Amino acid sequence: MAETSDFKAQPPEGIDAIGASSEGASLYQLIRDDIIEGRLAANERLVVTDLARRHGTSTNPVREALQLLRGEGFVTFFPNRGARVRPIDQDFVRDIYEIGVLIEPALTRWFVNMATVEDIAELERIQGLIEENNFADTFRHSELDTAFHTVMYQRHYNRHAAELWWKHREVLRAVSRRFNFTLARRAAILSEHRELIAHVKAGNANEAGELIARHVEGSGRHILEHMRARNAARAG
Amino acid sequence: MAETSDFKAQPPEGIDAIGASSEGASLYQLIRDDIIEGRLAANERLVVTDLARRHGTSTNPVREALQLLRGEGFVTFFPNRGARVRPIDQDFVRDIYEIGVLIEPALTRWFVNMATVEDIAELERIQGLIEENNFADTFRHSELDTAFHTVMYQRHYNRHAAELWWKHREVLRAVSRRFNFTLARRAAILSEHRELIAHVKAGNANEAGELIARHVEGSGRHILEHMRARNAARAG
DNA sequence: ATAAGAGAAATCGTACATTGTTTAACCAAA
DNA sequence: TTTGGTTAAACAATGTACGATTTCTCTTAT
Repeated sequence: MAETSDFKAQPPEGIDAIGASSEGASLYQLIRDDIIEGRLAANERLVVTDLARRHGTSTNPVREALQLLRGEGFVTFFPNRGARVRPIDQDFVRDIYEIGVLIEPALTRWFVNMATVEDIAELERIQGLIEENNFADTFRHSELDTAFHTVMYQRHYNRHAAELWWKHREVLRAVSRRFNFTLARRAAILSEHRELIAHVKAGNANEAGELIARHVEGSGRHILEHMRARNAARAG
Repeated sequence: MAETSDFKAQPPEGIDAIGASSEGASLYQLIRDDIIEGRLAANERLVVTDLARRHGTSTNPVREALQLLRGEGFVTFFPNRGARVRPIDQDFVRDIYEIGVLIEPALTRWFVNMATVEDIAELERIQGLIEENNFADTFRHSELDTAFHTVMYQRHYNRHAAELWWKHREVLRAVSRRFNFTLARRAAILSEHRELIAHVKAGNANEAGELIARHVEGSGRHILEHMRARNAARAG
C-alpha cells in the first residue's frame, strides 16, 4: 500500500483553487515551474509570442496563464510593456518563510487539539519512511516531508491559511530542490519531527506550535544560507 | 494640506503588484468590486460574453481579468465550464481576519522598533482626524483607519506580508462598508488607537503587537457579527 | 417518469487588427 | 569623428472577430 506514489506531493484537498487540472501539464504550471526552478531568469521579459511558440499554442492561452501568474505574484506587469519574471531571490524566500513562521504554529496548535489516532499513526508512518530514506533520495525526502506537514494542515478549517501554506511550500520546495541538506539540518529535521509527534501525542498544543516555529525558521534559514553560498560562489 | 484626498486609501508604495493602473478603472477592478460588494452573488456564473457586453469590451480582456481574479482567489474555475464567484461569506472573512491576527502583530512590532518622530506625528495627525470625524462619515472613517495602519506597515521589509495585509484589508473594508459601527466598537477603536500610539512612543513592541492582535480580532468579530445579523434577518 | 437526442449556448483556441513602445538608422551640429 | 536629436521601421502588447469543441437545456419518445 505504501507505494511511492502515495507521496507525490499534492495540495490539501479542496485547496487546488487553481483548477490547473485541465490538461496534462497546463501552461500555467509549465511557466510557473520555469520561474520557480530558475529556468526563466529573474526580471526576464515574458514575450507572449515566444512563449506561445515554445509551448506550441497560440497567444491567448499564454496571456491568460500570465494573468493567473500575476495574480499569484510570480509575474509583474507593466502596462503596454508586458510581463516580467518576478525574481525568486533571497528576499522573496525570506518573506514567505517568515509568513510561514507566523501562520504554521497556529495551524499546528489546531491540529494538536484535533488529532485522531489515525492522524498520529499516519504521521508516524511517514516519519518512519523519512528515516528509512534518511535523505538518500533528496527528492523523495522532500515529498515525504511535505506529506508529513500536509497531514497536519489538511483539514484545518481556515482554507485560506492552508492554501497560503501550500503555495509557499511549493515555492520553497522548488527552490530547495537544488540544494543538499547539511548534516546539522538533517539531524534537526529528524529530531524536530520526532519531538513534534511526541507533543501531538501528549496534546501539548503550545509546545508543538513553538516547535514548528523553530522548525520553519530553521528550514528557511537553511535555504537562505544555501542561496547566499551559491550567490557568493557566482560572484567570486 | 490635510485634504480629504490625502486619505484616499491606496496601497503601500511598491505594493501594487497588480498594475491595474492602466486605465481609469480596469476591468479587473470593476469585476472584483462587484464581487466584494456583493453585486455579483456568491457562486454566480461569470459568463464572459455577458461581462464583455456589460463593460463594453470584447471577451479577451474579460477572460484575462478573470484569470487574474482566479490567481487572487476571488473566482474559481472549472475546466470547460467557466468561472464562478467565490463566495465572500463568513468563512471567507473569518479566514482572512484570522490571518491578519497572526501577521499584523509581527508587522507592528517591527514598526515600533523603527518608528521615527515623523511616523508618530503622522499617526497622531490621522488619529486626530479620526476623532474629529468621530464616525460621522463612516466611509471617511474607513479611509482614515486604513491610512493609520498603512503608516505602520508601509515600509516593512517583508513586502509579501505587507501586500497580503493590504489585499485582506481591501476585502474587509468593502465588506464592512455596508455596516455601521456599534457604540462599543467605536469606543474600542478609539481607545486602542490611542493606546497603540502610546506604546509606539514608549517603544513597547511586544505590548503594541498584543494590542494589535486584539484590535484585529475585535474588528473581525465585529464584521462577522454584522454578517450574522444580516443573514439572520434575511432568513427570518 | 426516465432516457436519449437535437439544438442552443458558452468555453477555448486561432487568426487578425490596432495601438503603443523600442530600436536603429540617419542627419545635423560641435 | 563624435554627440545629440529626430524619424521611421520593427516589434510586441492589447483588443476584436471567428471557428471548433464541449457542456447545458429543453423536448420528445419509449
